[in-house]
Amino acid sequence: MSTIPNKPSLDGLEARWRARWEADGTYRFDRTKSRDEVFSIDTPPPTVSGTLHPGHVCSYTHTDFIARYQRMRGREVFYPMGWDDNGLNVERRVQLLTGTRCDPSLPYDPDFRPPEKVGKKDKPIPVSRPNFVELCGQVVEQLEQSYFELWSTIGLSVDWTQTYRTIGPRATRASQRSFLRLLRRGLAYRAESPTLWDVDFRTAVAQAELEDRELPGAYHKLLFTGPDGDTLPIDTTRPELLPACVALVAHPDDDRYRPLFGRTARTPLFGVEVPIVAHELADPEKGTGIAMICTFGDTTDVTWWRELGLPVRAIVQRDGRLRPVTWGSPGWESTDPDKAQAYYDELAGKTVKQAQTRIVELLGEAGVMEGEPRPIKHPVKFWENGTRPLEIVTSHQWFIRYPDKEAMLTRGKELAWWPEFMRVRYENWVNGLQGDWNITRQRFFGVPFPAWYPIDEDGTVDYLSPILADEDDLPVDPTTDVPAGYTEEQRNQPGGFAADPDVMDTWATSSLTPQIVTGWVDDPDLFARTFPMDMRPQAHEIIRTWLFYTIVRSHYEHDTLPWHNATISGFVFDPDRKKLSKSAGNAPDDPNRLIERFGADAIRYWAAGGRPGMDLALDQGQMKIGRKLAIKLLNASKLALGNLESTTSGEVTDPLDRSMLTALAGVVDEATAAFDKFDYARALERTEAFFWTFCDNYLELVKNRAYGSSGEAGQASARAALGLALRTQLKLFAPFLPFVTEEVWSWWQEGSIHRSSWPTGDELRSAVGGDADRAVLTVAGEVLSTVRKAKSEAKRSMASAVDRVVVTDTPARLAQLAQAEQDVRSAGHIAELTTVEGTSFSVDVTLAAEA
RNA sequence: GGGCCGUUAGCUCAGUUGGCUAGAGCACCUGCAUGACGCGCAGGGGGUCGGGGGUUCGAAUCCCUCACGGCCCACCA
Repeated sequence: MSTIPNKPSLDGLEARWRARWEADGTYRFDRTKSRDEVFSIDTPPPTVSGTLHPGHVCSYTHTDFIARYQRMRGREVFYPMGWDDNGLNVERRVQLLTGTRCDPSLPYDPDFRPPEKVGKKDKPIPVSRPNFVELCGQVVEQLEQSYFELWSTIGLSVDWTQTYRTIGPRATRASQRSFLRLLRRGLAYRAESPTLWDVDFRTAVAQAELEDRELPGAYHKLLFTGPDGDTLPIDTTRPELLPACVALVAHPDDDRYRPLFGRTARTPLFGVEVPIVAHELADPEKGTGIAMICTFGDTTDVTWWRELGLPVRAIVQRDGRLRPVTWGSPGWESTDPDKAQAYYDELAGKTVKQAQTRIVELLGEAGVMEGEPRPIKHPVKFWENGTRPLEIVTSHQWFIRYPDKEAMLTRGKELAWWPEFMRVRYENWVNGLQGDWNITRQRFFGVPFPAWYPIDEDGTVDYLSPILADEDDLPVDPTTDVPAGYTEEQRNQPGGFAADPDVMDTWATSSLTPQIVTGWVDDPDLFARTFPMDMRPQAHEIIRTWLFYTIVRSHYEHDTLPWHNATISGFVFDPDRKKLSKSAGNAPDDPNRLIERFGADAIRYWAAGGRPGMDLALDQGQMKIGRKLAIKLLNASKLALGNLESTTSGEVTDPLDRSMLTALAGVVDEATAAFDKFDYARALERTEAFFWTFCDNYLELVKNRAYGSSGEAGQASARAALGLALRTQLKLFAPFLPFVTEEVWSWWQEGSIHRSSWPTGDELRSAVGGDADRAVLTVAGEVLSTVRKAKSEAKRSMASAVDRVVVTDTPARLAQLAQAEQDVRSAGHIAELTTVEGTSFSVDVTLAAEA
């Protein structure tokens, strides 16, 4: 307990209380509690590659509202925090910050230090993979620290002893273990297959990370030679892929082409005989109604290739350039191999873009292109972080099979979604799934696959016969660890072994966050107390990735949902209704600056206005209101506790006091019901509305009686009611305004308010001996209000005297008024209050003559 | 092209299963030194509830339709 300051202030509350909570272990998880006493949260690990902006603050705060509520409800909250340091974004950030670039062919240099300053135009310094991974670790640690500072200042009640990295040893162990188990069950496999490929980052990309961008392109009308020697025009936007053409396709019902199905056509320039086939994905309306299938121009090509059993004639390599080809060799048959070779030599080694320019010239010169290219705009697939269109290359990749759609849809129905309509996004995604989940990334900084490949005596690596690590040896790094039965000397030698060079896709690891945080296999005791988890908070745009994949993994590993509830947050928009940019940096909306200016509680108040799943405008006006609310709490508390000496013991007997507490009991019930449905916004709204009328009406009405103006009995009742009301309201506000409520709590109560029990309506009702008449306070407030209006219109002070007030109303309401008459007269400075029975409410006010 | 969400005062938003005269805060205007707070208090003006149809005694609320904004998904010829 501490004394009440003369002039209470919000300044410094964040620093003081976050240090105190840390020292006292206020939010430390007590792992002796059983599963039914625990509320466990699968916190989204923020990616440390960027900057935190108000959108992050908003959604993480939403989770904290729930965590604090559940803690006060008596649940032991398991609330960890992870750092997502996995993935290409971190790699890119590290490249920029350190001015380096990973070159896996280089040896480790233990003395390497990155340059002090990195200019934008400096050439990146090539470093070895171990060096680069080291740098990633250092950069990530700095970023984690700045994230921790912000989360702590904004008041997240995270247990900071429960942190993890998505690329740390625990996460690596869990990811590799799950991978090995899936492999053993045939649910994961290795295959060579067409893969979406980013040529700049030289890595495979999963379906979930694609985005369409509208790009200018052009139709080129290529003249094929039909089966009977006639001309067969084909429209294409990718003429450079002509050498990779393996078939022509038209719709089965298209009468124009039906006679040609089963026969062959000859490609221009290269003279390749390709079959003419039918498939219903061919659109008679597009181009000439017959399309060329290339390996591979787009995902439709992949579908056609797979479903029609076509051969592969791949020409685009991983660097985005056309590879050398020997025409006339198997698979590259031509009616005129020398001519084909001559043309192709003009293209080999060029990028697809350069090759396109050149082949258009060649086609024109040969007279096998009709007219000029016709410009169009069309959507092109990009990796969401990439800068050039994706290509499709064939390569060796690890895949996880998707469970069947029905099973996934059933899981989606078992899960409680907040808000409910977000389930539809999940269902849309499940229904649109294609192929399997490629979990391979050709990068350096990530979770490696626990696998090696045998090298035969000729030095050929057998990429389809992996040597797998033993589960007990995890985590392993195949580039430094050696498989059983081999020695380090045999690495990359004929008859030896080669390490799997790739790392897992980010989602392959982060889809295991529930297993990682709850100690799956590694800590069975913790696991039993926390899994399946209670709540997964996350953003809606990663339903198709994080949420979906996490369900897949848990479905496979545990045959259960990973959590019972998914709470989906909306976006934060800037005042112009545009989505916040990710690179907020030192912008005016930098969260740290907002906290300095308004206080953490005020920022949290603003965030609470974003209802579950709804978008929220970044609005400093709301932050200002939050700040006012926090200040009001300080001042009202100072009045109730300091001046009026309220207490939580003693009997509440006065009808006005009982009326107020009964109304508050209703608010408690509503707030509790709202919180149980994860609707923190409604809980705050009800609490706040009550609090302001409590200040404006009840406090004014009761003030003089509490000072002792009408005797000891009335004073005792007032003090007890004030104490109960204050304690209850502080608790209702505590999840939202943890700093100011804790401050006030410390003036008169022991312990932390955040470990106190959530109030119930029943405890208030029993304190006033059952339900009292709420209308006593309402009627008294209305009469007081009309008196104020009269004073205001007469431009008098609220303290000015009133000679007489005549209230006309129904007998019932007059009876209610009578129970608070003393308080109404005292608050309004009314000399004489008389009543007249009538049918409707009216008040006649006679102000005293001006002095 | 399909789906989801939204559209209520100048701004940000409430408005539970249809029901008294549609609410709050901010902003604006007019006042007020009152034994907590001037970062306060009291009062005031301001809305054809996106448009159009329908159901109903009664619709911001239910149904249909259109428009606009945002998001998600979709086979790039």
